[in-house]
Amino acid sequence: MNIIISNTSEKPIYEQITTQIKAIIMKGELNAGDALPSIRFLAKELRISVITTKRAYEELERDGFIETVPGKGSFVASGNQELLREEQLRITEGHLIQAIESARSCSLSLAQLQEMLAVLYEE
Amino acid sequence: MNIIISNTSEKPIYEQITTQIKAIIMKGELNAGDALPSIRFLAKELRISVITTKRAYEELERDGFIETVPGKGSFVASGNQELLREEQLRITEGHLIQAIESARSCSLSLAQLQEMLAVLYEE
DNA sequence: CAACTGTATATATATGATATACACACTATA
DNA sequence: TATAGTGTGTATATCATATATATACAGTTG
Repeated sequence: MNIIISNTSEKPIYEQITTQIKAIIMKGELNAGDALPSIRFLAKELRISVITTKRAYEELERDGFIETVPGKGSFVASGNQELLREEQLRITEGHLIQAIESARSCSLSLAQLQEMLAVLYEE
Repeated sequence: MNIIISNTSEKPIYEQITTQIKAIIMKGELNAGDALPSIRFLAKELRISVITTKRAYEELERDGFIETVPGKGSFVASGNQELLREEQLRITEGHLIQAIESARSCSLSLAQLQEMLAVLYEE
């Protein structure tokens, strides 16, 4: 688990954690049944409060991506890679839509947008 | 001035206002020296507090897009269309970068991203 | 003065993050 | 086998910040 917290990010810490854990599960680095780091361990490592890591895990559990047992720990739930991928596709679409709306404000054509996308993708 | 407030939006009201006013200036619907609606008028029209419209105008003034005179009103500053366009380009870039990061998480190729972009652009 | 303009103060609500004290589960060892 | 120790997650009370507000104040103009 190599989670990185950015304090300059506009996104809340707990959301940065859930996003990165979802990505790790999606990549197959963690499989169904695998243990996640304990909320205390993760909190110490990231130098944040236990309550913040707990909140991240709560959201992951609420959405069915992990299961957590008091006194034991938290574990990856089964059969969610497809769900995660679909969610990620929707998120990607959302960003593209925002880019398109923003592009329309300054009269960028589809071709110009495509060009920007290609350039940025290489970096 | 045809400003629309969405209560379901995650963006704060004052930001929705600044964004839309910037778009209006960029499109040339308002030119340097033109008067903006008074914060009171706009507040009544949008059924929100004067303080919220004031905050929006404060930000626009801080960034040099409008000038406001107590007792008189607020007016479009001069020579900002280029600045606004550059800002908008940066914002568009930001959204594209987010889309790319999100796409990488679920292993989408550049071609697949381009395809999504094209489809979404037509809608 | 009247009717318009923007301004300042004090306040309510929601969200993100925290410290600290609590309760449950395993396990080593007396 | 009992139990202390160290691991796990949980609950309460609290703080800081951001968004939005009502209401009272002050300047400008005809």
